[in-house]
Amino acid sequence: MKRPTLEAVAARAGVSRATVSRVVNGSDTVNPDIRTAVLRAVKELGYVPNPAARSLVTQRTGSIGLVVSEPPARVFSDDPFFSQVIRTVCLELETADRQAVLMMPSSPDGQARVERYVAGGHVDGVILLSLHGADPLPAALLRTGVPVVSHGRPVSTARPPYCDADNVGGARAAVQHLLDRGRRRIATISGPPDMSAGLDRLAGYREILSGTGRRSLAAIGDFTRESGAAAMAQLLEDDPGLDAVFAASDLMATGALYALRRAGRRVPDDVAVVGFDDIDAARFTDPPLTTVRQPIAEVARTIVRMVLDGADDTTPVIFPVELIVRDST
Amino acid sequence: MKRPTLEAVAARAGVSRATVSRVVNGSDTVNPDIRTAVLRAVKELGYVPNPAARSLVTQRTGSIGLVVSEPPARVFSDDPFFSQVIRTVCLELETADRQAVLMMPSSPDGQARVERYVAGGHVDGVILLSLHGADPLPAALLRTGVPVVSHGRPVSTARPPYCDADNVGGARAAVQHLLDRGRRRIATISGPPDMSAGLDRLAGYREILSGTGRRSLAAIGDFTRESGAAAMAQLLEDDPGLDAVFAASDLMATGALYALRRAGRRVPDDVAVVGFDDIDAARFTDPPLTTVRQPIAEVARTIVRMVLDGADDTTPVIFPVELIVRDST
DNA sequence: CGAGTATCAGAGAGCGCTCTCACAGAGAGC
DNA sequence: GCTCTCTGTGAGAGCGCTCTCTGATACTCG
Repeated sequence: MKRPTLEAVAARAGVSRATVSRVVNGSDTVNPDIRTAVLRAVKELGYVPNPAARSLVTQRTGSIGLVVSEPPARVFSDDPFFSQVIRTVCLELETADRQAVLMMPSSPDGQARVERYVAGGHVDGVILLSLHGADPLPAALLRTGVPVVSHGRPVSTARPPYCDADNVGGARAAVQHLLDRGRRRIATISGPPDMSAGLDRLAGYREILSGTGRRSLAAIGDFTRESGAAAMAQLLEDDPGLDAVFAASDLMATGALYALRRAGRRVPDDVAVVGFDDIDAARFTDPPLTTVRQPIAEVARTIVRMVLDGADDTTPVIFPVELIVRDST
Repeated sequence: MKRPTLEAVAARAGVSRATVSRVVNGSDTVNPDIRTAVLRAVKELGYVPNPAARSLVTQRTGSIGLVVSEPPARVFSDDPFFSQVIRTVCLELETADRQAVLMMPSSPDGQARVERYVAGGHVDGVILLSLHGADPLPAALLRTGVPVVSHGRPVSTARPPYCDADNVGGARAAVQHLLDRGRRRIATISGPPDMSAGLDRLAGYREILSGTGRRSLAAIGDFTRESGAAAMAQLLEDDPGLDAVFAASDLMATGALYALRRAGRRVPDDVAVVGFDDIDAARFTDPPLTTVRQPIAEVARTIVRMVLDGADDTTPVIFPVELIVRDST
């Protein structure tokens, strides 16, 4: 009733353990006849290698850690952007015959767990998602010597290699588009100031506006829909005459649309709205949302490749983004 | 430069390997003085147990597989419902000091991988999400002898234990609510007919309607926003006089809202809409969505408990749901 | 025809841990 | 004072696998 071992397969095929190991691991220095005999024995016994025994000697596990660092208060992880990244990373890892171990440390205690877990050699590499500035985790993980790659430019002092979309360029394109549409008073709902996606998109916004000599008007959000709605309300209070807003994420943009509706403003007639990400929902809002599309899948795939390659090439990879014009502008 | 082993810690603390092992694993039959000495050695050397070696002998891994069975065509996994389940499962597992291994087999090949992975003893248990009727995976996994629990009633012939929300009751409540509001011609957008959440919510709808002698009018969706929009368009064509619709998921309901808007129908004046799930976005639609709230977190937590308990109690656990009335009805 | 050279299978030493079992020493009971 | 528990430690045997190294066989070439 026990699971068959290499030994059992070897006995059945009439060869040694070493040969079975060779066949199972696809070595090409095995006589074809012996190989087929071994494969038959494997099939007959339903042999599956014991991963623990294997990784005990190979020092590798075939798993990659996917760490989503999000404070407990934030429900940011409901952002479809996240699901898409996680899904793509997962699929890409499966292509490479690896598994994703999902970790969502939501407390210092959880972070310590992740650190121990990685230091313990549970995973061959780590992908960091949604890094925040003060997060001590990247530094700790880099110290373990395990390959670490960040999704998005890290803001912390520890700088793992990363891959990101062109956040600054995307924000520039969004704001320029609003200017081209003749908007004069353009506000922004920025992301959290401890995340590069927040900072960079704000920087792009400021850059374009300052080029035209206009004042900037910003309210800070945290990428959630709720914060988008609150920020929009705040902006309307600060400057009732605004006629456009650039939200640093689609989720916040949908919150802004909600707040504008409640305030009785028409979109785009009174206020034009641009988002960022191009999540699925952006096509179904009222009105459909103009937004900056980032190549989520490509970034995710690149990150997987980077971490599987050992994360030794530390030059960042930045993907271009694309403005998708719909009816909200 | 190598990682310290138990042996090294033992040498440093001046005790045997066995004693260190006892301390590390929290045995209470160790002399307090020796224990502190060992703990100091552990800290000084930065010792972290090797999980492979440990699970080689204990036959357990500390990981639970989270299998999301979704055909590649469907983007269902963008449903915030999913993210929430995955997040809660993950957090709950971390509480129990376990890790979640995320698997999204999107092809027969991927399913075979999952099967091998589980059979190989990589995980101590499996949680199945989003099971479809014809899926051969549950049966295969049950055969491995590893504890398997399904999130949602399984429709396949293989019947792992499961935990679910009261889908039938929720649908009943939704439709009854529409009747109470004086609606006469109530349609439904159902979920896929190979999933229990689809079937059961449709059953609840039919049950209430047939109780009043009314005809049912259903269009089939697949829980995506796109399918909700398409189904709504279809329903309007089939019966332009309908004055209410019950969508089997909030995501489909938002699609329906979009389709109704495009068709020039006002919600709730012309057509009332009820969803299912109570995702975050439901509060921010135009108008905010009446929906059936299911206790996503409780179900997720229960499932984790079930699988950690060995999935030996096969009686299903069903949680009650709650109708949340907003402005769409 | 014998020495040299590939080619490929087997033997065996671990990888780092847990866990059973033996055993030493302290205290209890007569 | 002696045996009898009881408590707590150490010794050592694996867990199932990989991988190096040895050795056997077949082949090439002078």
